[in-house]
Amino acid sequence: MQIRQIAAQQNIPDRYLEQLLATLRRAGLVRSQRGARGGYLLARDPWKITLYDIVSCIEGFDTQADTEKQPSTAEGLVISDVWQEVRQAAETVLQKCTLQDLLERRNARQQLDIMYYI
Amino acid sequence: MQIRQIAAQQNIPDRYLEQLLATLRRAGLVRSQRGARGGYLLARDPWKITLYDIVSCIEGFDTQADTEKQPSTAEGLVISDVWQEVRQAAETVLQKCTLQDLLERRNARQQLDIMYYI
DNA sequence: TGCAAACCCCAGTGGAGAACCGGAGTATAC
DNA sequence: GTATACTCCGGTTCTCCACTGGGGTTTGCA
Repeated sequence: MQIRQIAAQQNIPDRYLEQLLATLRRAGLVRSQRGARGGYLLARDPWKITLYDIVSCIEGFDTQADTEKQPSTAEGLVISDVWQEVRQAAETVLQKCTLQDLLERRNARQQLDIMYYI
Repeated sequence: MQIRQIAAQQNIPDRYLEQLLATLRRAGLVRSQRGARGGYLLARDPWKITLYDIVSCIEGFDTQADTEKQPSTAEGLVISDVWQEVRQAAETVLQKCTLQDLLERRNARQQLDIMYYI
C-alpha cells in the first residue's frame, strides 16, 4: 500500500506517517518499494508480527531508562523493580497480540455490527 | 513525618512534594497535622494501601481517555480494546503491591547489601 | 529521455502535561 | 504571640510527542 492511501484511510497526516513507516522499515518490520507505483508492504506474515514489535520499535523501549537516573538508594531500586514488573506485564500482553489477531478481531466486530444493523 | 524530612531523604523539592501530598490528602490516602510539630501520616495501615491507589490518584487514570477521541472505526475500537487490556494488566500488578510489600522488599534488599558488604 | 509519483532524510515548530517555584494566607503546638 | 508547619493558587520552565516543511533520491511509464 502507498502512504497516501493509508493516511487517507486512517486519517493521519501523510508526512507524519512517512516517518513512522521509515522507523518501521529501519527495524525490518516493513519493506518499501521506491519510485512511481511504489509503496509499503509487511516484511513478514501478519501472524509473525506482534504489537510488541511495533510499539517497542517506534517508541524506543529503553528497558533501563529509569534505572540510570535513580540515585540507587534502597528505595529507588525497589521502585525500579516494581516498575519493571509493570512494564513486563504490559509487554507480555503486547507480545501475545499479532497483527493477524487484530485483523480477526476487527472482522468479528464488523460481523457483529452487521447483525445489529439487521 | 514532615515534608522537609521526606524531601531531604528522597531528594525532591519540598514545594513540589507539598503539592503531591495535598493530592494524596484530598484522595484520603494520608492525613495531615497542621501547626508546629505537624506533618503527614498514612490514613490507613501500610498493607491496606496499594500502589494502584497512589498512582491512580496523583496521575488521574481516565479509564476512557483514548476512547473519546477515536473516530470509532472498527480498527480504532479494536486498538482501544487492546490498550485497555494492557492497562488492565499493569493495574493488576499495581493493585497487588502494597506499601507493606515495598517496605519488606527494601528491608530484604538492605540485608542483602549488608551481607555483600561483609 | 523526461517527468511525475513515490519514498527518503533532517531540521524545526507547537501544544499539552509534568515538574517546579513563589507568595500570601491559615491553623496549631509551644 | 509567635514560629512552624500546612494550604491555596498562579505562573514558569522543561520535555516529549504529533506534526510540518524543504530539500533530496529512486523508479515506473509515456
